[in-house]
Amino acid sequence: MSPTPRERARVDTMERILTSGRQQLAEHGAAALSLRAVARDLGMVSSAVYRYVASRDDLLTALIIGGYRDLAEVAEEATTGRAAPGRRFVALCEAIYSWAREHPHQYALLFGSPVPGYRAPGGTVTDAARTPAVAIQLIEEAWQSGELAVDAPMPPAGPAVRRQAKELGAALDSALPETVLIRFAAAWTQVFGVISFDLFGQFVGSFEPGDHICTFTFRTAAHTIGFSGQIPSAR
Amino acid sequence: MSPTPRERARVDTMERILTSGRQQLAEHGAAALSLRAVARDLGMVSSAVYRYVASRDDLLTALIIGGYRDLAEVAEEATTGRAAPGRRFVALCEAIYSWAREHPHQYALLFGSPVPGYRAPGGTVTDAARTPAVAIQLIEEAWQSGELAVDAPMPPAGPAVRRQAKELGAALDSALPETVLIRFAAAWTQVFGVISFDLFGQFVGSFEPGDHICTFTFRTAAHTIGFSGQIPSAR
DNA sequence: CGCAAGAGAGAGCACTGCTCTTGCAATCGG
DNA sequence: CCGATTGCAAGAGCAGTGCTCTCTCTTGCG
Repeated sequence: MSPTPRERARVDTMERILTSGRQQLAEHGAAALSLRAVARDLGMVSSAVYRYVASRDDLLTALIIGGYRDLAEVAEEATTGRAAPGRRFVALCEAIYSWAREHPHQYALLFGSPVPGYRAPGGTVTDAARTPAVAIQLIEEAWQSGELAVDAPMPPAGPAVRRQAKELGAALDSALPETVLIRFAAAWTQVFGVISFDLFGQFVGSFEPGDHICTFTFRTAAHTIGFSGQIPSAR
Repeated sequence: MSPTPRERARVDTMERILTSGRQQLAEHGAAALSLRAVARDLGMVSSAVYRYVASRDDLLTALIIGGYRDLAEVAEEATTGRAAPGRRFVALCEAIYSWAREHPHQYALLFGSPVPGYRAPGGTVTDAARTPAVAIQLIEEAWQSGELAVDAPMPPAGPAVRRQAKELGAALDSALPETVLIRFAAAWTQVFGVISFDLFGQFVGSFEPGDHICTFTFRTAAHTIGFSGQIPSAR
């Protein structure tokens, strides 16, 4: 049952390919990610890499999945502790933001324009869902302890989006009201919207540097969800 | 003073290059935009295109600027009329959303990950600023007629972001309070955040199709800004 | 031990961006 | 009006890319 040397070598080179690809991505971006460069970096010939990776896009999706895992771990780690859920939600946003600034190319790969034709939907979705799941967990905590402002004023939600929210709640096995899930979706897009704006240079000429408006927007998102009263004041 | 035939031919081929590039972009995306393909499309040899366009990135930035102009025109047209500013703001969001769905690759080029190294800052910024300027115009209208909920509860804004908002207000020659500009920034990122989420496939497995959550989020953004009471109910 | 499967090497095809040189045509100055 | 200058297009070519094919050598299993 112990792995043969060949198998060991295989997973080892596979790992080296992924590591090199990750490095290429971090340094030069997804557009410059080249299988030949990875091969050069590893001291092998380009055709040999195809024994491990079916195509360039294949490597890219592997890196995407790894990125989602990375981010999810950061998110899970950032929300440990006993602070109020609202504070932990803001901490989660800040952690995502920090990760994005430290790994801008990875972030762009995950949340920027899809690179090839479209996102590969395979195992990507489950890994991608981990990070929002952390946020929903916080909301659920706040709701169960009665800390969530469920009746905060909000625009009316149409029947279609209510149904989607209901189905999502069922799929997540969550007892949260649909309105809360809907508000969460709106707030969640806000969090990533402001991070993307900052990283992709949309704040040039206005709110620059963007970290202050990001901090404010994270609190606004928490407010939108209903974490009112627990939001830490800005530094 | 009349343009010589040579000059006419020059601007003509320049236009044809841009048109072909726009088409390439719309059909196959920015990654597949190829100067050689443009040359083939126009029946000329690739080196000849370099008489008109310095590089591939050069053509790309030209298309970016054109995209910003396109979007700005859509935005300006969508906000004509005498409806309440809040309603016109939502109409603006919907118009942006429609444009994005009709031109997903252009939208990705403008608001997705920056393609080459970084966004060319030259004349891009002024064109990019036109669309948010439309929104700010609406806010100003609402404010001047006292329709804006200036005292709506909001998270505290730190001194840094207040200063940025003050400078932005001065640059825009706007009399709006800083808090309103800050709230606008947070709401604006929300609008583009939800559109990007939808177009880039982040709603797969949750709020799919995304148009309903987009509609709701646009209203939430309007609510965040302070257009309360004027927001049209969902269909 | 022998033979099939795995792994790397190399050549090669079609494509890309971009540069350089060459030849032709239009424009302008005298 | 004619020669010189300038602008434009074409072609070849370089370096790089993704990907496929064949060939060779090693590994490991029966």
